[in-house]
Amino acid sequence: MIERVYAGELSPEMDGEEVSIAGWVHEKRKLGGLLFLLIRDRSGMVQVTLPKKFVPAEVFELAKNVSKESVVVVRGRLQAMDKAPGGVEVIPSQIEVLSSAASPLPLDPTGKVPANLDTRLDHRVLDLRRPRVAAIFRIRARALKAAREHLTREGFIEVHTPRIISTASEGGTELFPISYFEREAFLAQSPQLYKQMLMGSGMDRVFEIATYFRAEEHDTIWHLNEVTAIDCELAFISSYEDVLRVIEGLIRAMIREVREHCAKELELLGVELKEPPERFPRLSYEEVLALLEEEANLKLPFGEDLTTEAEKKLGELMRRRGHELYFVTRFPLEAKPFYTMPAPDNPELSASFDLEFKGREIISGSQRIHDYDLLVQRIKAKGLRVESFSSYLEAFRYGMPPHGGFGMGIERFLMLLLDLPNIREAVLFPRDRHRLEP
RNA sequence: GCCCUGGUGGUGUAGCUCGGCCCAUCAUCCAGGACUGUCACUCCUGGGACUCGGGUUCAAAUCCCGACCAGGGCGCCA
Repeated sequence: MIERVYAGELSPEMDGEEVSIAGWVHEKRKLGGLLFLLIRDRSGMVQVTLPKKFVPAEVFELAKNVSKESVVVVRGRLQAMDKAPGGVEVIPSQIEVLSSAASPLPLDPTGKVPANLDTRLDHRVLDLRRPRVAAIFRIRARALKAAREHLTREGFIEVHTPRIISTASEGGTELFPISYFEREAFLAQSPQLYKQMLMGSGMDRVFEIATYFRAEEHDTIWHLNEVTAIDCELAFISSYEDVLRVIEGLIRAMIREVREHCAKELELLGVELKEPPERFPRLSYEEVLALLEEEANLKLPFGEDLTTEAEKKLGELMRRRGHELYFVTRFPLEAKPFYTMPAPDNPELSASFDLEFKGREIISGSQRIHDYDLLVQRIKAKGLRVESFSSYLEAFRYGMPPHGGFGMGIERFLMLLLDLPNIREAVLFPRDRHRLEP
């Protein structure tokens, strides 16, 4: 490894020490006999100061001519200096250019000139050099680490199910066809059916951090064609209420971790995170319809899923009551996929739920049907072909415990958590209707 | 799938309503020069653009048509 310290590790107490720093030339300011370079690495920035009279002539020339965003290693003496940003500066004895950046840059990493999201995504590597952008992905990593640790502590086993599948897992959403040797196959739209099959295996509790592929031609700030989700499934539940408790614990663990370990990143993004309550409110679908009619003058027909307008209005009503996170439960059975358990007290309704965050759906889940005959009946009722589900159905013939679970969109969670204006901000290299590169 | 909006230097923009005063504005950027405490350094000189094709007109960045590209809303959903 090239020996170096991070900019963030330098402090005025190290005055006089010889140091090496490595990073990108963020900015360059020439004042005749005095030259400043700002060097950026993943920890932050440090100023390199070159007084013409006190540094070697060839070092001064090199620094004067190095292009912005070139990668350099700077060796020199660290000096405490009030006038320098961060209170320290490096007086170099040697500068090595490891990689010279071409010019002009397609994007300005200092952010002085704004760029459209589309331009930024076209040049995502340069975009990610902006500390504000990088902060999103540090938070993402931290939130996922917390999710893994929390679920593992709660007895969940992390699994990986196939991304290549032979047929539709749920019907509904469009699938991407791929060529699988002499056959046609598809990219998985969700791990749903495999998670359930594992409930028959005796694993009891599983989770997967899974990629979903959806071939829908949606074109919004809220949809992607490749998304990542935290998928959980747990067996021997008494009702979907057991699943809701897992979700509350998970969300709380993720937010707590980010609050505790990402203060700097949150500050860069200008976000203040509130500690979520231990229990999130539960509103049934029927209560939501009544509430919207009474308080938002919005009448929805029974039987359909909530419209985007209804969701947003509900979010506004709940915000005024002090709630950002809440469950909507007991959706009409017909609006839900075939594997959804009917409500025990009303065959029109289902044992299902969504978690809403600031007026948007980030989690969808339910208790699942574990009875073979009922499952077959529901597949037929949805107009699907029972034969396509034979390997899935087999898991229900030889002992399947009651179970339920959910899927949580990570990008959606991050978008709402950090108030990002577009879901693409929460993915390194997003895939949408038009974008396949980079 | 349906609907709406937009495309001007590398980047972000002004100009378009009401065609001519536009061999196109400003900032950043790039090149050269002056400057020893900058921190969006400052100042001087120079460089760089009307998405493409067709039409209307004496005259098109500006009006019309088409294509391509992009942004957004709805539906669907994570």
